Amino acid sequence: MAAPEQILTSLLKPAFDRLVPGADPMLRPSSREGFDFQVNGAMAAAKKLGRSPADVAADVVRAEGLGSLCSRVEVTPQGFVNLRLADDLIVACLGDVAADARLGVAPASASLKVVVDYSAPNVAKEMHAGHLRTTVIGDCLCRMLVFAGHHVIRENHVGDWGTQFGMLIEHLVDVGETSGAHELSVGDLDGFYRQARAAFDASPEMQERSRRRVVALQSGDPDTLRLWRILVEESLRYFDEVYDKLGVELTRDDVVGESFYNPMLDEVVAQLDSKGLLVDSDGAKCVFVEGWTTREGTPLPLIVRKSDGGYGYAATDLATLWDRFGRLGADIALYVVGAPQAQHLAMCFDVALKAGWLPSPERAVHVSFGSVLGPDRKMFKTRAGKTFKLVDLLDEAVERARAAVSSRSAELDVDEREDLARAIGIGAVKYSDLSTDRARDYVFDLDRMISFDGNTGPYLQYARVRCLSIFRRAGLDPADFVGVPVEVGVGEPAERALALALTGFSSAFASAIETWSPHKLCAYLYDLAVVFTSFFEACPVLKAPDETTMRSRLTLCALTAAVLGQGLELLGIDSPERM
RNA sequence: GCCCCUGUAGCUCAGCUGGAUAGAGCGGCUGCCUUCUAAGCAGCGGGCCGCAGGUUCGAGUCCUGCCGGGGGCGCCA
Repeated sequence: MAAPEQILTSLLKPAFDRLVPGADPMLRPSSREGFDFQVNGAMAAAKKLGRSPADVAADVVRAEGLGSLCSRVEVTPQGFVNLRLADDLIVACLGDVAADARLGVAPASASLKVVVDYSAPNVAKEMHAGHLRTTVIGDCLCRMLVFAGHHVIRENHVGDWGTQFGMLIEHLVDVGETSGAHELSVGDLDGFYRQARAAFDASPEMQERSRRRVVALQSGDPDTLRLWRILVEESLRYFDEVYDKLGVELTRDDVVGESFYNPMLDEVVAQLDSKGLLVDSDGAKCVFVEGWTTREGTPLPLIVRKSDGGYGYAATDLATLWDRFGRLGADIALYVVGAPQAQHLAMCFDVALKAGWLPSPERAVHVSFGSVLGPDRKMFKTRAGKTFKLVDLLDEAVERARAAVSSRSAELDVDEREDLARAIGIGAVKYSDLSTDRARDYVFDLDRMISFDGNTGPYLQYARVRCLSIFRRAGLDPADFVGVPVEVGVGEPAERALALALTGFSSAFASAIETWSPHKLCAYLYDLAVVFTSFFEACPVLKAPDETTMRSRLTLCALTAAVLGQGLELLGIDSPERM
């Protein structure tokens, strides 16, 4: 059996079709007292038929079987239809959720190959708050896609190639390989980069060496490649530490850096040329795509090969499309990249479409996100104008969580408190990022996210912990209450509300993945947690009036814990057992 | 100048692709721990949905024009 709203829609659809073929019943959740859903389609249908909305609504309501699914059906004079689900229906739907290891989420009808490009830090450059968004959102999307049954290929498009490596390698030579490598391995990437930049800017001799070094790198000089690998290796080792701290699933195997595409660029450009897309303009090889203009109103080129013969990032990004849809055979490619790159990516997608690499426009998706702002709503920078190191922000979050844990959970032993502080601190940071619409700019405010009140990660973690503590108290295992068919009592309003909320997991998941919007999953989980805590206050479980009620409520708790646990897992947030 | 994103309570945000009296959290005020974790719950107050037109039975949501914020616009990635 499906979720209640699907059952209702499939029942109402034929009734609407009989009146106006193809009409949408427009079933929506209702916020009206005593009702669960409302049907809004009668007004539009009435307009088409030239009849009164209330009349049409009354017609629709006669649909076969509606009476047995709903305990209350109300038609208003304006033509709204209000529905209250029959308790039996909720119980039956919840029974299906309980009996399903996937908690009602059906696997996707077709398993797709999805390439997800996210995180993409730069070698020898610090990760900052902006990397947090792409990394956390990308990780969450991957988890959701895997859960939906798709084949996910994670690609960490690390910036490991380009002209700046001449400068970086020469700086490595200057400071000595050992100490330079050490500096990078302990995570002082910014320090290394700034020194290199300063030395480069100050010395024409260094600039000349760097230029020669770039040529050596590109021509595959063995010693230069060896030095380059040191930079890359030490940086990747550092990124692994950050990913580990952050609890994201990226590994070394997922690194597909810019250097990986370097050998393909000649071929990519040759193909564009053979398709007649390439135009020479001021010595640069360009593709002009309709609809894009410059400041002056002249056609805007996508420069794939610069006038000095070097490749720009457009070439590399085109190569990713060529590779992902060609060699990898991707069905969909996601680019989890900041909003400022929207135009650049749109142009690359257009070119890939024209070149025939991208089969259709909707297969390449820019999962864009807003900038990270400080609490003052300005770009998130220190007073001195420097970006914050991501690790420092994470450490600060864990530190604050640690302080809260030691004052509130003093009874736990030291190791568990440390794990808890990490779960809460990191979870708080990730949740605050995931829970707002990714399109908007995002205010990074540690005070708010660590306050643990309202729509926060710790609130969800705490709600689940409260479920589990009931089982611990009773010496029971919540696992014994899920995956088995049950019949739950929904006589109390709080029981009924919780049961209904639990049946909504699958549709929340579906809408989140459909729009690549983790915040929709967050909103559902928060609502579920709120409904649960109300239930928790109103309905004693272990001291329930009778054995049947107790078992029923234990099932509701077990399912809540399971859904919250699964939801947090999808978000990439740890679920502690105790707090 | 053109293009993209954005504007909802004092603050941070939802608003399910056009539905009824726009919802949460924080902060403020009032209650609730001898009963499964009070990192909680119940309640009160708080709004010209940036502004002005338009589309229609109906607009926070769609269209146009302004205003304010952010970003992008030929060889940086």
